[in-house]
Amino acid sequence: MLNRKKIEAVCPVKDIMARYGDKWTMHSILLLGKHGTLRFSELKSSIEGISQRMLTVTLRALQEDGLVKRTVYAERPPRVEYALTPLGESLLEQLVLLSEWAHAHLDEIQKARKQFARKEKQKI
Amino acid sequence: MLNRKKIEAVCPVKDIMARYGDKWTMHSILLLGKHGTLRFSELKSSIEGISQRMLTVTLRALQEDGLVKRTVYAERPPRVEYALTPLGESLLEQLVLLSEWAHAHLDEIQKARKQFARKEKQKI
DNA sequence: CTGGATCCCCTAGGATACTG
DNA sequence: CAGTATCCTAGGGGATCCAG
Repeated sequence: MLNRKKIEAVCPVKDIMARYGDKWTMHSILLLGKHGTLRFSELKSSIEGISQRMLTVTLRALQEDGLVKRTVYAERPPRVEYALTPLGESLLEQLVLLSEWAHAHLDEIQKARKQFARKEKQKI
Repeated sequence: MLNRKKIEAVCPVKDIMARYGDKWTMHSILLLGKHGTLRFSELKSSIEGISQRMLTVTLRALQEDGLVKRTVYAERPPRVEYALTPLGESLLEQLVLLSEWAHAHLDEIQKARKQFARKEKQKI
């Protein structure tokens, strides 16, 4: 059993998950972590299915929280680059851990799903 | 800089976050982790604002993935108890880590938000 | 190229009423 | 008590057009 005291103070996770657990934020952080620096258009084409608007919204939120740094170059046509800040990288590390958990237990989860499906079928 | 190779294989996080990062799943896992075993009605009253329907849906998804165990007692009135499985507890451990990250960087994030707000104000 | 502004649809999820 | 079934609304997010 896990240390109970630690769980007491766990409430901020909810905020974190609510803030970064949406449809696109993950993709963005992971991509930026992987490539270091990316332009708006590079992100847009890398994140399959994202709309212009949502990429803007997502990046703005990350920038607002200080997880992503936005750099504008005064050129024609304009160039804007995004990169993780140290703070963003530290979150990325946690996400990698979470990802390792996912990898380690993916099979187990899928097996559970199949078994659950079988049980449901029996009932009917 | 973070180890790039690890990030390559990070995709499952997106699924995990998409699956467990919704409005109520966190609350449920954390509560079950904290109390060990809870009845449906206990969960409902503990998770402020959750509707009957969403608690059912949430618990069913967790049960389906093998993160939560559902036990029905043949009594009148009926009693149903929920508890984390070992798999569920292992996810909880990751969430606790994530929570510790949140705690550690909450101030930093809020400071970044305020600074961002000031900059926006200047523009206008 | 990078985004801001608008319109609009779709679905997550709340409220309510009903069963075992 | 522990759900299921229906109905219905708010807002997330897509499509499109415009601007610097």
